[in-house]
Amino acid sequence: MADILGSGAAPEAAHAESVRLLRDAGLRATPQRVLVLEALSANAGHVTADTLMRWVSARLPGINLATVYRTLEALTAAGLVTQTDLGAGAVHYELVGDAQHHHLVCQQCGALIEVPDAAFLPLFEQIKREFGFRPTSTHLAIFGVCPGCAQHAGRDGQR
Amino acid sequence: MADILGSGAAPEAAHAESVRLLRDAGLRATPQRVLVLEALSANAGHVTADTLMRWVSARLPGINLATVYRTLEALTAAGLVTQTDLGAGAVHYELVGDAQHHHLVCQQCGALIEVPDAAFLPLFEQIKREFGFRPTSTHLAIFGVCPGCAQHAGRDGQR
DNA sequence: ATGGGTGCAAACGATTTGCAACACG
DNA sequence: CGTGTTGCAAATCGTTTGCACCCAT
Repeated sequence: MADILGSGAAPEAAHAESVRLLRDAGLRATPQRVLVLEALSANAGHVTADTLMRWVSARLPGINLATVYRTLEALTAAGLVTQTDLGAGAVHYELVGDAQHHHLVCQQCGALIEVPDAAFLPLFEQIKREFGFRPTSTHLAIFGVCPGCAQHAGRDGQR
Repeated sequence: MADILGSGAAPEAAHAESVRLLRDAGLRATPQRVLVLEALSANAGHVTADTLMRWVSARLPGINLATVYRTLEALTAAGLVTQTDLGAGAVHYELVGDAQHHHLVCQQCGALIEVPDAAFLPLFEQIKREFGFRPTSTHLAIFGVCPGCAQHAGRDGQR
């Protein structure tokens, strides 16, 4: 599984790595795409198109939002990126290659907790057995109340 | 759990029941709201605002989409309705009171399979234990490939 | 009668698309 | 060079909101 974009590696390395990833995926390694890829590896976890746009825009001022979306689409098609709709208006994008995990979303404070995929395997197995349905969800979101908010129950803790 | 809106009952009964539900929730029983409620009970399962709009609009031509949305919001706040974002652009609404269940969404043909909540309990328990996180998700969507599409794998079966 | 509810129209935010200019390979 | 990409601007789509009028209570 090795960290695809060398999460810890130096920026230049990430750059070269990005170029290779794009080429391997049969995509042209344009500066825009490389940057989006780097942005994804920099903001590991989950990012909205808007956040990516800002990150990338900071180092390539001319870039257009539409390009970011088109790149994310291409990367998703190439299997390099996954999209997750956490139900909060904006889709979250994430690099594939990081350990599979799902999310617990706190409805009070918006906190995100990651749950390793392993916890879901039994359920997925059962679903496969009982319904013949093969889950491909790389990201699942479960809404609820996080430990923190559970304590100060009535507290206002909005996002 | 008794069928709140008497799923099998006659329309008039559903009507009276709807009025009572609204009043009990401290809401005015306007014809619009009653109809939205009836629409929800008629199209048991999950409906988009647009679908509801059409159903209601057929019997109360003047009604406005904004009203449907506002009603759904009020009903949700009152705990009578749940909203689920299946990640397909439009949110799905459903009456609370029907048996809890989650959804398997086929990415190929868009088919929806319902999974009883029971299947998720072990997972939810584990999450509560390990993360102290209390899931409140009434609806979870798991994407994947349904049995049908799994067979004619390459088939075009788009939505 | 009176305040919550409605219709209408315009605003919104995320995402998509048509098209001409452009640059990677 | 030629095709895949980009930037720009306008279009979409689901949903929300401001406001004046109206009806359920």
